[in-house]
Amino acid sequence: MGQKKILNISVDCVVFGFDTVTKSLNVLLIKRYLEKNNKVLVNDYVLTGYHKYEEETLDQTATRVLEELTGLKNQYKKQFKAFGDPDRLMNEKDLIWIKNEEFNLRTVTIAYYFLLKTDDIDLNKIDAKWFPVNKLPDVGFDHKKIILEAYEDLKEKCLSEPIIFKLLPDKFTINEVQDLYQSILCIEIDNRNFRRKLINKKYIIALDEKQVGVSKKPAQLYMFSKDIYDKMFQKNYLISI
Amino acid sequence: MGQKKILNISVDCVVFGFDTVTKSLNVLLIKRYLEKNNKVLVNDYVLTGYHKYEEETLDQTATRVLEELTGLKNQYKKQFKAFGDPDRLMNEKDLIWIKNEEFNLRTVTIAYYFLLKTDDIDLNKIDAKWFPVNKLPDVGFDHKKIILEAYEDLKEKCLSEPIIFKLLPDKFTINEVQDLYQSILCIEIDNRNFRRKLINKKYIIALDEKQVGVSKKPAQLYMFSKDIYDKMFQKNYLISI
DNA sequence: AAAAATAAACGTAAAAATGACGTTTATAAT
DNA sequence: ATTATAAACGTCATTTTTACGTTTATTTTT
Repeated sequence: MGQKKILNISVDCVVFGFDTVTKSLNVLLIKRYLEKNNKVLVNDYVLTGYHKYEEETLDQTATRVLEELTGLKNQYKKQFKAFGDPDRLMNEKDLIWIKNEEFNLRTVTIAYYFLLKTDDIDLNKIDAKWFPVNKLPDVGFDHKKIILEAYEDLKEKCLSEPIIFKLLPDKFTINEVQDLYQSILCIEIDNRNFRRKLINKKYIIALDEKQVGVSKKPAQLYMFSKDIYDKMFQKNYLISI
Repeated sequence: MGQKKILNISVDCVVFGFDTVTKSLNVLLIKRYLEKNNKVLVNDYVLTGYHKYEEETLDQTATRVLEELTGLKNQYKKQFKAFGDPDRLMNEKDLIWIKNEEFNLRTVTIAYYFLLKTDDIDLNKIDAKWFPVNKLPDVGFDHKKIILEAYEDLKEKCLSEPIIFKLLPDKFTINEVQDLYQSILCIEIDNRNFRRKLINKKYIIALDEKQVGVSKKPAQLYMFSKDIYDKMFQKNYLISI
């Protein structure tokens, strides 16, 4: 491409997806492997990320990084924090890895998280794997910290904004929404109360469709209307300290 | 100091203070002035900020920047966003300014906001001035954007966390808290309902003191107990989408 | 074709929180 | 002693939340 990299600034991306079968909030991680003289030096997982180019905005870098990994564009993303501790890449393992790479003076990284529909990614085509956010494997660099901070931000944000629907298929059941909230927040929610609350929202729209291929009573499908939500100008300013 | 600056990373600080007299949420800005041949080239205000040193964490840079301006340490701060558009310093005025300075390749800035008590700052000692966040002067660089994004983040955050007390004196009246919420959120709140709600919180503690030197019925003074608040483990997970 | 199993969906009543008001009280200034 | 004024208290209707028990629709099994 011939674009000039800014060597000590990178963007790292925490990609979240929800598995409706296992009811697990997952993170997409990339295998990192290095051996020399039959000795395994590095064998773990890391986030996807790359240097910022000089002509790019940070958002563009994040978009590019996601697209290079998954092929996906126009996904929901949020820049949530910058990480710049001088020792953030100073673990023994990471130093070995960095030595082996060309340029890796990524002193400061701007971290984003993405919310997308698991089904949109074909794992066979890419060198990455989903892991439950509550059961992460060995993670390199300071990326475990980054993942956990992304997760905290997501927990906060899903309480006040309807970003949860970015993680669900366009047509979903009430119970799927409940499962997702329960997974993210690690809480139990009463189904009858949750159901009533959600169905009463004008932007939760019942479709003329039910689940198919399910081995019990098929559930009603719903969709989220961003248009209606936006029109309602949902800033309720409830002070809940 | 002889510390190595990271040239294209800086930290900028939005310093918020609340004026209980004018009931205004204010931002601390620094005068920027440059003239050549009797012609005023730059005459506006900017945030306080500086390059990151290589051995510092981002938090340390922010703390240092605030201390250098105000002498204050241990103030509440939040890193809220990084700004890295390639053209963020490309206004004509800013280019003139940058040309006149030594190193100013601050491509990416990590922005923090601070919440502090206005009275802790002696304006006579420093070259800065308070401005109402809703009535900003001419602001240089992309700092107006940064201020407004800090303000949005503050609006959000004060709804779910008791950070508002960082802006008030240790001993405050109920009405001062109300005034502050009203200023930040630009809303009117019913005093009787607000008062009831706040007084019922166990971490809002009535003191054996009243206002002094006030020309009407002096109000009861209260304090916020962070200890009690933390013990209550106030995560109520109210889904309010 | 009937019965069983199961997840979806509905309902109700008490408790808590909120919203919208009117009234009283304590203090400083007159 | 009186007045002016901001602080502080109180009440009732409405809305929201919490905590449960019951019914219904569909698939699978018999």
